[in-house]
Order: sequence, then C-alpha cells, then structure tokens
Amino acid sequence: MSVRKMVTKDSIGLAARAIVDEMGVDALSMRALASKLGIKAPSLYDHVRNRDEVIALIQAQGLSEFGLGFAAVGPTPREKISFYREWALRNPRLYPVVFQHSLHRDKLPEGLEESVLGLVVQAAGGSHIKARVFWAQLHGLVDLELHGRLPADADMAATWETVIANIESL
Amino acid sequence: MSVRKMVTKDSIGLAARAIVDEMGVDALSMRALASKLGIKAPSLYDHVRNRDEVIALIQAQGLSEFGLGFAAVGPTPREKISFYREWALRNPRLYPVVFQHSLHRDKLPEGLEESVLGLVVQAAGGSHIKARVFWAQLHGLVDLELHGRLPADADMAATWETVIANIESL
DNA sequence: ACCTGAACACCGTTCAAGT
DNA sequence: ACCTGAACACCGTTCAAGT
Repeated sequence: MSVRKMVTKDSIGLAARAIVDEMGVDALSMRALASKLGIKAPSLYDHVRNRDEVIALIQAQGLSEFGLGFAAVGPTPREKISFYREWALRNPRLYPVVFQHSLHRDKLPEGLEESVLGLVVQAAGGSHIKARVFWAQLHGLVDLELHGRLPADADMAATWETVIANIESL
Repeated sequence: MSVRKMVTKDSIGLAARAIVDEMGVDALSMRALASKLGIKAPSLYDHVRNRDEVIALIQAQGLSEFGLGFAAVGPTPREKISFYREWALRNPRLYPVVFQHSLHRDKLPEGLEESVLGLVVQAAGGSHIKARVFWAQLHGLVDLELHGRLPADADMAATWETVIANIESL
C-alpha cells in the first residue's frame, strides 16, 4: 500500500499464487493481478507473454513445493499417500492448477516435471506402470473429494485406509 | 438455417451439449448457445435461470447416457472398467463436465446421481468404500489421460491391465 | 409468454504514446 | 525498459420495451 516494489517475474508469480490460494484460479484475471502489483494490466505483458505463462509460474511453484515435501517425508506407502492427500487438502485451490490443468511444459523450468514424476515412480517401487496406477488412485480420490463428488457422509478415513492397503499390495 | 424450431429446455440442452462436444465447455457461452438456437442471449433467461442450469442440463444427459451404458455392459470388472474408459475417451469434452465439474445437484432430475452411483457400488461388489476406491482409480487415470499429464509414450494398455487386475483383487 | 436492443461490469490482449 | 489510456472483441446477466 505504501512503497512501490519492483515488478519481476517472481513477484508476479507470488501475487498470482496468492490470488489462486485465496479465490481460485477463475479469479486470477490479468487486471486483478496487475492491481495487486500496483500496475495496470497491459504492463504485465512487458514481463510475461500471456496469462498461460502466469499459470505456468504457479505450476512451477506448486510442483517444486510438492516435490520437496514428497521427497522429504518417510518412504512407506502410507507416508507418501498421507502426504499427497494432506498436501492437496491443504492447497485445495492450488492443487487443480498443478495436477489437473494442462501443464504448460514449454514454460516450466527444465526437468521439473520429470523430477517430480521420478519421485512418484520411486514411491511406487520403480515401475512406471505401477506409478501411474498409484498416482491415478491418489489423484482420482483427491479430485472427487475436492469437487464434492462423494457423499457428505462418506467415511474418508476408511476409504484412504483401503487405498493404502491396496497400494501396499500393488 | 431455415425453419424456426421452438426453443425448449430440451432443445437448449441438446444445443449446449453439441457445443461442448465440438468445442469444449469453455466455448459454451450464452451468446453462442443462443445463436445456435436462432435467438439472442437474453431470451435464454426465459427458459433457464442461468448458465449453471445449462451445465446441469448437460450433466443430466451425460449421467443418464453413461448410466444406461454402464448398466447394459457385462458384469465383470474388466467389462465395467473398459466401458468406463472407452466412454470417457469417446466423450473427451463431455466427460469432465459430467464427472469433474461440480454437480448442480438441485437442478438435476431427482435420484439420477444416486442411481448412477448405485451402479458403481454394485460394480464394486456392494461396498461403498470399495466403490470409491474403484471409481477414484478409473476417474484418476482417465483424468490424467485426458489432460495429457502422462508421458506420450506411456503404455496405456498395460496400465489399464494393471488397474483391472488391481480392482479384481480389491 | 417469448423475444429484443441497450446497458453494466467484467474478460485477455494489442497498440500507440509517454517516460 | 516499463508503464499508461484507449480500444477491440469478447463474457454473464439485467432490464425496459415490444409482441
């Protein structure tokens, strides 16, 4: 509100992520973003090619934060799975941008997607096919949960226990 | 192009679905929809409360079509799972509207969601918890596939075989 | 009842113009 | 290099007015 901070790609990414966290990706307009940074919308285009690049900035932040946490947590399926679910529930508006929105691969830091996928493959015991089934199961359940597609009285604790048991036997 | 057809809720639903099938839900604007029906956008509001109700019309069509097919196909997990995947890949733009978009439950035909969920529970052997794991796995893999989040060279046939084997052992 | 044009408060993006 | 106002072609929705 007081001092003009310099606008950089980083500050744009941070402001964009704050808007997404608070109000969801639909509220991330170029005008709202510019206003948060104290400039006008057209000025954003001096720093960023278009709105997709802003989305990519958010995806990059989300992927690396998720990756760091996922790597740091204990190695058992239960620990990996719990982390995945809790990260998603803790970041309900960021999650779909990072794990559902089409990835803007050309605008992502080199190798970032691969390294996160590598962690998933590792957690799934090294098999790419198992990794996809592993990931699909977590992503699917989180997605249904975040979209309110499951009955309100659904016993999610028991459901996730079943997922854990199922993946342990994969 | 020639004769004026009467505009009804049904004709709105059909036109809306056609737009979604051809161009995706983002292209479903009230103006485009009205134009397809030969009227102006404000006139739509004499038939429908808002855009969400149009989405609900599409969800209702999709849910009942999916439900009919899913019920009609053979009873084994392999048959149910194959149908699910093929329905999704056959309706790549409709699928997310029906199975991912928040459901506008108040605007859906009474009991429609429950009856489709009932079919899934039945396919999963009667357990609600297993049904959620079953559904999450199919939905998750389809979602990742539709969004291009899996590597281009991913062996999807083998991946789905693993899903089938995994669910058979649920 | 059903349709219209005009309007309001929004979008993403471009562009000429300023510093 | 960075920012601006004005503009273009869009949105969903409301509303007064017509039939």
